[in-house]
Amino acid sequence: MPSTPGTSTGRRRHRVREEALAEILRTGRRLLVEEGPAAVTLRAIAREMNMTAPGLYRYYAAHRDLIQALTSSLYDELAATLAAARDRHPASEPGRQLGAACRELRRWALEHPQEFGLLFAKPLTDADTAPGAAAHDPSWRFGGILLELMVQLWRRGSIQPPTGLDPAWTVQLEEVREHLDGEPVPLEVIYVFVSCWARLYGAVAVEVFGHLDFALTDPGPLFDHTVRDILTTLGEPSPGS
Amino acid sequence: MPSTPGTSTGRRRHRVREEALAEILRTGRRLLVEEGPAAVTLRAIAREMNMTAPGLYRYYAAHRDLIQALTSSLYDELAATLAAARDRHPASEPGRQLGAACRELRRWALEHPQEFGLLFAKPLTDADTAPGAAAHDPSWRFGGILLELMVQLWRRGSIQPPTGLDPAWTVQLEEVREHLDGEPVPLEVIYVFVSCWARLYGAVAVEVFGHLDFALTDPGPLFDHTVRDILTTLGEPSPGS
DNA sequence: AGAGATTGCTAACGCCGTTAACTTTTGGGA
DNA sequence: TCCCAAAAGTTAACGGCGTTAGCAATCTCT
Repeated sequence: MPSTPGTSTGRRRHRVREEALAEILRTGRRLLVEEGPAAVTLRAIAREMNMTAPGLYRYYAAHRDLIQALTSSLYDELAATLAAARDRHPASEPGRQLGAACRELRRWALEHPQEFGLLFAKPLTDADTAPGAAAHDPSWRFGGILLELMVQLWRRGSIQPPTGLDPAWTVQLEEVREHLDGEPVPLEVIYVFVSCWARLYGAVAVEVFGHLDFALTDPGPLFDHTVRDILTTLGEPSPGS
Repeated sequence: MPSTPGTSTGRRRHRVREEALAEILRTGRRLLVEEGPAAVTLRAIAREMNMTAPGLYRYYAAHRDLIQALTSSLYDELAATLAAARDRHPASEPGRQLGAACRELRRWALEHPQEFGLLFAKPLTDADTAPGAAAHDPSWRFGGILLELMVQLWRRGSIQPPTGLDPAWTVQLEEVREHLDGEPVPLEVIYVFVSCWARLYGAVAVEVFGHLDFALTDPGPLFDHTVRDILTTLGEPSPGS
């Protein structure tokens, strides 16, 4: 067991350790960006840090854990980026805030395609993301920002909820609702949120993963149209910048 | 150089070789399905076939080529599956045909998530898919089916093309148009096609890649709604089965 | 100063893709 | 029918990978 951090020297050790952890992730990310996901290897990271691969096991129990920590930190960065974009608009205009966050998501994804791929192109990573998915899930820190904005939009907005909601959904939707603060959101509205998230994810992923390359060099206007559509669905009358 | 196929023996040799090629892909796919993409390895395939890894180099020049051949064959299977779904409806009702093809795409993706991931979760594979992308691109055999159906829909339908098309797009859109037979399709209509394809891809990918797990156990109705939306955009008044 | 935890190392194992050099099989022409 | 060249598959080996075991150094606290 490590000594409890608290004394001055103990604290310093702890900080050094955290700096090493940070340098590992920094190096791994650099390899990801410069040479692709296959290059993010224990031996390569150690080499770049003038270490040997087994030494890294003092910080991560396995290669998989290192990658997981990397994705988690990327989710944090993405969440912070989206929050910053959101805060460039007044809280009194959640529509503009959400629009800005959506566009920032696309901008970040295009600027960091490898990172986006690591986060969002995972068919069946493991069963680590159970259907319920705890609020501690790294992706939740990111997704929560969009969800909260949609809630704001609902509070002041004019979302017209769909009718005839499939009863099989209510159980899962209620679980999502529990993660939200404040007054309970109608399940129908949560359904609208999910549908909008699906559309936003698709609009970004189809572009970043190159599935529009065959047709378009600049899908920007197409994305803008999609965002306007989403905002309209959420009751925002006119598009925000 | 191999002997020119034509003699009886020559033809038989050729068929044996093609059977070996097929068995390699069959084995690779089985490994992909059963143990994930990382398990599709030359040595594992050879092991399963009672061979040694270097022997596979008689059939594929490198591991990358084998994977590429696998993805190409999967594109073919997907295209055939979509064509079959399309042909379950009369050609006089392209709306129903397209709806069936869309739903079949989702069905195939959910039934073969590993294969779908191999085909559609590739951020920056290589620059092999140039913006222009030849009609020989394996993905074109698949995408062409949806595109042709959209053209059919336009011929009889009531697509209202958008106005104010970004002039920067026309060059790329014209390239797509050249791949289509028959009378030239207006660029604005092609824009609608691309936008619908983006939405369809997103609706399938967001589900297969597990980015709706946090909320929904059965996103089927959500997907149906999206398909109806797409068909409406393409001028289909009422949803087909 | 000494005990114990922390941090890094070397050596080694089995897996991977890939190459080189070899044997074996096989098909077709003299 | 025999022979030979091409095809198909083998073993051996290289470097890189994740991972483990065991060992040395260093650092912290008493």
